[in-house]
Amino acid sequence: MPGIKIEKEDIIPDGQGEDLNELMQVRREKLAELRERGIDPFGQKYVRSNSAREITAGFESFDGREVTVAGRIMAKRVMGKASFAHIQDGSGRIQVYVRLNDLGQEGYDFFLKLDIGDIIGVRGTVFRTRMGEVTVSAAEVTLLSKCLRPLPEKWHGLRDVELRYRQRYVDLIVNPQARDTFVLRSRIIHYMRRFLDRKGFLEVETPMMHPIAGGATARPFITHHNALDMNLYLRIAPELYLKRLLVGGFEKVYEINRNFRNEGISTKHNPEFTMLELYQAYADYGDMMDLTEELISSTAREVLGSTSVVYEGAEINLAPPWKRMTMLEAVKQYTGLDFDGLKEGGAYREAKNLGLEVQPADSWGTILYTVFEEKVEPHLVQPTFIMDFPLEVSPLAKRKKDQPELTYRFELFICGREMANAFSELNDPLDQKARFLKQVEKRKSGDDEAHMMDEDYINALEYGMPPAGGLGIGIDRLVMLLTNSPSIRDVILFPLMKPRD
RNA sequence: GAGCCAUUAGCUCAGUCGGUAGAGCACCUGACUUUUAAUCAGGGUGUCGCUGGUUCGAGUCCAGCAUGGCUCACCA
Repeated sequence: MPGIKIEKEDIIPDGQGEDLNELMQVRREKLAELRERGIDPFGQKYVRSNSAREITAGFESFDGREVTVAGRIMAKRVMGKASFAHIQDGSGRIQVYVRLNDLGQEGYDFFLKLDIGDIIGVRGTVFRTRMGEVTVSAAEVTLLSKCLRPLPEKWHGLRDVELRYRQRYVDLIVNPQARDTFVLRSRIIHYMRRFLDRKGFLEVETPMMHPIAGGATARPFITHHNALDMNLYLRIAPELYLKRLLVGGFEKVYEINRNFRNEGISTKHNPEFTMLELYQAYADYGDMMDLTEELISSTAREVLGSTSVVYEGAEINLAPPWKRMTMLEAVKQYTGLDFDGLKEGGAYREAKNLGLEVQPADSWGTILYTVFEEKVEPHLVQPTFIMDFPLEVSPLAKRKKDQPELTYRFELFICGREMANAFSELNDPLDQKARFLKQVEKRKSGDDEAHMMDEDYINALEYGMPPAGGLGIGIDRLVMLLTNSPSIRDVILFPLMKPRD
């Protein structure tokens, strides 16, 4: 770190002044002993000829050849004057064989002092043991980084979920499954980018700090800019900025980035989460359905090799085409209620009969949405598009031509969970302004999740935004589905945790 | 925000009716030159989450607090 001078007395080589358990104390003593013998316990660059996986997978071409490998000691088996160890690198594990005869007394003693968890470099010859395991017979062992803390148990790994989240680095060392999940997450996002790039979408970055929090129904985080002495909101959605880009003439844009919502934490909610949002000019929500189907099914095929996934015991078939039904049809199918013929009072009575908490003042659309959420959503296990959401809950979506109380909006449900949200974008600035005003009314009456007025966004629409389809996909939830992870915290490397103490 | 559950050695976990704190891995000492959850012999390393209370005596019973998990609420 520049600007920070390290004084000699800042270095505590033997754990003085620290409350160390016996295991850590022993390792500090070994550290001090190494330094006394002139060995740097935290070494320099080490040139590796190969990864563990390259050698184990391609043994035939490595047999008898000298290689250099590096990794963390995960197991150590000492049998007197010869020893075995397993080291783990980014590709996997490989066994190392160490003999007194090869290393000499000093070198072999040095190896015996190494601990599980230490990171070492090994130069040696590849061979196969009597038991058939591809192994590097060491000619030289170099300590690259001393491990001062004992690793969790080799057989069970780290099970305590709290520790797994708080100390993800340990989780990643000892639980291969955790590692696999995050590799898969990376490949999923990488593939989605390639998919969209190939279709001519332009990846863009829009602000994370907003003077007005817009584009979603949610409570924002508030932060402060000192020099400008102004409060800013962390973004709850990039939507309004991305649509400004459509006004500006970009025709296909997307952003994969974080949103921040100041709400409860659960297995399905982290305060910061990753969304894909994309917008396509001259398209509509029908195009977005086709795109969603193609994107998610091809992602599964690409990273899992199959469009069939098992999530929490349920087999989910992601092969297109997916079921498409309107919200009115879905409510009718699962409750027998035909909202199409109901007025506000009738809708209220029927919802009450279903045992739902609704208010007499609630509008027809709000009640329809409530009935859908409560009575239909949990049944939507296989991928299902639910189309035509009520106007009141869709302030940024275009009205349906023939049913102005509904919008050209759909959500995708898988395993009873919302996976995607899309609509034909509202591009009428006057209608948009009226909808914002309605939201502002709701805000005034105490709904702090209602949208704020964004005058500049109206200004942009007044220049003319092409008709467009827009789509949002919750990446964390998609990764949960594709990795069979029960909690969103299993797919976020460092989920938010309360500090201890 | 509410309810239920959990918290014991570095890790994974037992702990009976309230009566001196246990195991496996890891670690330490010794034996062992192709082992692989290496094996064999010996060694227990602890603020039983924290703070109080009940009791002759609390890991165990009670209350409060902290952190986490699950369910619900809010939400995506």
